[in-house]
Amino acid sequence: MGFKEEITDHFLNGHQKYLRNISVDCIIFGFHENELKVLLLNAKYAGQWALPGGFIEKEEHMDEAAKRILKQRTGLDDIFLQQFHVFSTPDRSTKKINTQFLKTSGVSMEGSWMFDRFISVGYWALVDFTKVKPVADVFSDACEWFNIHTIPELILDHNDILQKALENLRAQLNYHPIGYNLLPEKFTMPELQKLYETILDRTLDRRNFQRKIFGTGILKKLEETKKGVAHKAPYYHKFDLRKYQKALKGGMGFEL
Amino acid sequence: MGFKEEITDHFLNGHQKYLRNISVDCIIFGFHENELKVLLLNAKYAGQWALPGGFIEKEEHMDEAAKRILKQRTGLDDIFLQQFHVFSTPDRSTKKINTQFLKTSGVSMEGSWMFDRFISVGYWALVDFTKVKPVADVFSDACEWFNIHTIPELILDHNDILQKALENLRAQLNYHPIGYNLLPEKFTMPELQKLYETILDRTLDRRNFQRKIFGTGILKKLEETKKGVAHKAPYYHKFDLRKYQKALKGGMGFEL
DNA sequence: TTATCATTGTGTTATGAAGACACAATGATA
DNA sequence: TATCATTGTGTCTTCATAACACAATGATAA
Repeated sequence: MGFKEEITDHFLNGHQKYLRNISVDCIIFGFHENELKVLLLNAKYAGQWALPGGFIEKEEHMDEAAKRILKQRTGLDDIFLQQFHVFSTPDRSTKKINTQFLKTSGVSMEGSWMFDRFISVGYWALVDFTKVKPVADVFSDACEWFNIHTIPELILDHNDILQKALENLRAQLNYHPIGYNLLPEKFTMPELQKLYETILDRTLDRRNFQRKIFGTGILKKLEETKKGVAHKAPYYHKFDLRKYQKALKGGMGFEL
Repeated sequence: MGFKEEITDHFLNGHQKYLRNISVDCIIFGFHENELKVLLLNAKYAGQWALPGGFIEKEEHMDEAAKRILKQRTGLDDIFLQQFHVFSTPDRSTKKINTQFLKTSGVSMEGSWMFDRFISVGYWALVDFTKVKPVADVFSDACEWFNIHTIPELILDHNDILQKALENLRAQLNYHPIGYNLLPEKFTMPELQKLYETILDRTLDRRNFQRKIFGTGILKKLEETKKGVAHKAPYYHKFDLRKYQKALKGGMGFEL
């Protein structure tokens, strides 16, 4: 099936495969070079960036739909994800930009389920940046990481969704294994601290941070030090997942 | 329009008025006689109790839909409500019980949008028990308060939804004006403490509780004492909403 | 009229967590 | 070999929380 046929089929018959009026949007967080990043798609139809998203199959759990979408964009299974909010303003419709997209694709069409209003469920996901291979979808030209502080204007209400996702991530910081999912297996203490500082958007005292983290017992210090760095080489650490999970049960107490 | 016609119209044409595949369920919390209570409907179609719920109109914000549903059940405007989770297991369909309901109502029908799978968005609401006049809907015989500790078996996954609502209410306790919305304008300190104890499901020290609450400055002590009680009469208090809102910004710090 | 008693109202102390802060150790680079 | 940015660690102070006891109140019972 060629591109044009694929598009046409999706617009004409997609509603037989997917639930109507409801979609999923994903905020995929990664951490790289001491910066919090988000994976965005460049939407052909709008010439604008957008959050990766998709629809829920008729017999599919919504969480599974989110997982499927994430797998398609990142190549990863077993992604940590969290439903966080539903976005439902009545004007959430891509009719205008979809019509434009179809026109430029040389497809003409009267009505389509894709022109309807969509209520969207937001999920945020935490991934190991180094393991992701970004893949664009059929509606997009590009799939790239953006620093959380330099996000361009996105389609529809996607900037709002992203903002809300970030707020929710902050609020959930003490109750989910954020570090475990965002960092590679081995990492240094300064890296972990920088992760917390970036998400909380404030600085933390190095000594108090270390004392608190070690106090929870969630870290194992390795003998190995980081190589190829100027100045004193920091030790690598890894998570003791068992103790991490346990500590999270009661909340870990990093205040906003 | 008679009952039978109303039902038939809803099943045949409701999808022209409402979004498909998506519904709203509400957990309406009230506090009375030192007990946390929830408003439930007795579903004619199942002979079982259920959460009040409804659908979203084509051009309606989902929050508005929830407000409309709440107004219909309680008679109240300006209800404090909070979206908390989306429930999306693929087997969320009332086809079976709806078919049974139609049969006993003497209506026969082949297909209907109401037989489809529904993804449901959960909202919890806080109301002043004394102001609510429970009203059943067209599918129900009764609308009554239940003590949170003696909830019967509900239809579908409504027990799970209720459980999750309660968990979320607990987690949000320090960030929303729970007391302000659940208690009448004037209330005593022991009543407020009991509210917190009920929601948190644990006892609190009377002296520490009072010190902490007064420390936030959210209460104004009135000169009036409660009448007609045995033993020492407690003073009434009311909230200083301005300071309450302010205090909530940073969280109020009642730990679970 | 007086005593009883459950309940409200309040103050002190002890404990532990969090915040502020300084200096020695390391190891690549100059 | 000296420099220097960065890592690694300990102490003191401050504040919030938890534990705890006794006096005041006022309806009820004797």
